Amino acid sequence: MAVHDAQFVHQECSDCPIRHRAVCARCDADELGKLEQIKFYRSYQAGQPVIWSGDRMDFVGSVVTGIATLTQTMEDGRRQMVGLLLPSDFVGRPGRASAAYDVTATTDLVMCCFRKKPFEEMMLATPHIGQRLLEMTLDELDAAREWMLLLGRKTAREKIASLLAIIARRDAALKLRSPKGALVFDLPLTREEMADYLGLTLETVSRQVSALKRDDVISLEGNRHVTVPDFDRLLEEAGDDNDGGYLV
Amino acid sequence: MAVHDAQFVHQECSDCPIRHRAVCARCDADELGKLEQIKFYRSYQAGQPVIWSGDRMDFVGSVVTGIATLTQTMEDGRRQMVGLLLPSDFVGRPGRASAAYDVTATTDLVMCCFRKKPFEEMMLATPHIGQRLLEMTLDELDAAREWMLLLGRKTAREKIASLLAIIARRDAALKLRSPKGALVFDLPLTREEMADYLGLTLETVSRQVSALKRDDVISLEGNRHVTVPDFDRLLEEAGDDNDGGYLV
DNA sequence: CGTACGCTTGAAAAATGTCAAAGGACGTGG
DNA sequence: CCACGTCCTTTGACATTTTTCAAGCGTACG
Repeated sequence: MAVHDAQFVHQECSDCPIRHRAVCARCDADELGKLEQIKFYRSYQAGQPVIWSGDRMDFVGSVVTGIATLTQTMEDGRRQMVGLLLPSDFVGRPGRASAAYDVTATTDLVMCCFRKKPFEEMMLATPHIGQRLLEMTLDELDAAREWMLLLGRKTAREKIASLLAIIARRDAALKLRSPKGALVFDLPLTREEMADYLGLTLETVSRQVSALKRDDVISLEGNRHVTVPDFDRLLEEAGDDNDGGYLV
Repeated sequence: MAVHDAQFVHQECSDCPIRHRAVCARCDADELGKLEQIKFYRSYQAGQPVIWSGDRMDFVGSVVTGIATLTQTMEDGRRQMVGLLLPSDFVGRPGRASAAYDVTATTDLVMCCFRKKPFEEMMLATPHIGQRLLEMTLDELDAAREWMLLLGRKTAREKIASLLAIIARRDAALKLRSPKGALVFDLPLTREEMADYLGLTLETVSRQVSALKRDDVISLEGNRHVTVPDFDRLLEEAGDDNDGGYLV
């Protein structure tokens, strides 16, 4: 299978699906033109690594399509996912030489990349980029803190429900609907990846998914295809007080 | 006791103890002068709230001296600390009307504040501020992700050792020493606050502190004064592979 | 057809939480 | 200076949750 996805090899920024959410969102036509000159696309197959923690990182970029994960691993192999990267999310840190986390494509993935040096120079010359990146980073920080509450204080059942709610919400946003009433979506993660995200074992994830199914909070067709008959019920199970939460 | 600490009511920026680490770190003399015109100091006694989640927030600012915490609370009272704010750390989010977390002074606290509106205007006019804030926010995001690993995957004992290591490291940095060999410091948190930070109960915290004491990883004088005879041993107990970690 | 992979389920073990009691430090007022 | 009360902490016994280890199921794919 080709590493390059022809559809994106010469994408125009103006037609880009993440034009208004990514790090370039605030750029005007002129600024976009400059970005266009230094950008390039990379594609990864599902399961492939994008970068390993500690590796030199000479590019930064945005997820255009697909999903990637950010994970940390301890010496003895314990793993914790610390980020789920969706279209428009930014990868890499300007000013840092090497990657701090493992980045892996969990679905087929297309990234819009910039070599780090030119991008950093453009950041200094183009405040709109830094402003947008700040905004996105603050959003990610909020999401990380929301996740800290989940990891530190929620029960296994609440964790599963929370993850399903986040995925459902994002999926609804992608379809430009508000998450109300009945929802149907596909899980982008295996049970093991869910476990790594939630700080659980895959067995506990499996058991709690079964329990939510038994209690009619969700129903499943196959292992990935989820139906949520009542989104509010799911939110109750998640233990979230504010339903207008942050996206990941 | 007076709410205002006279020492800081009319501090010159050039003499400020956090001048080179706070959000103003990159500002030149001219920019600093403008900031100086819109700043004001606020003091809080230990235990006082700085702001409640959901409250309107009409200022942002930096911790000058003392320690504050950021916490989230669930409807049923479960609490998770999501940030420990040390001198130079920034509080508040430009562009957001209300606070997302409870902020509490755990020690006597002095903050250097700016009304939100003028600060936001200055951010647009003064790239150095936004640049520094981006850098600080990226650091916080890294710290949050490090904490996600702790919350999701570490044992109670490792959690305690990690927290002690972080505090020891910060304390050493404050005294301009590198954390090596034997260290002595004071815990700025109660057992309950430690529990809220670590996603544990206060009883488990107490038991694990006792266990580390029994195993000579630390020794205590009173409940707060800690001696670490061997910092590397503490790091082993923390399960950290990389000892050159991030500060909180 | 068989193998591999992801998933589910059960039983037992381990870690952590809950409830309860009591010890110790510290500040206040007598 | 002492007595008292409050708050923080420790410890024990027991309950609960989650993990660990093990076995088996189902589907996709060679």
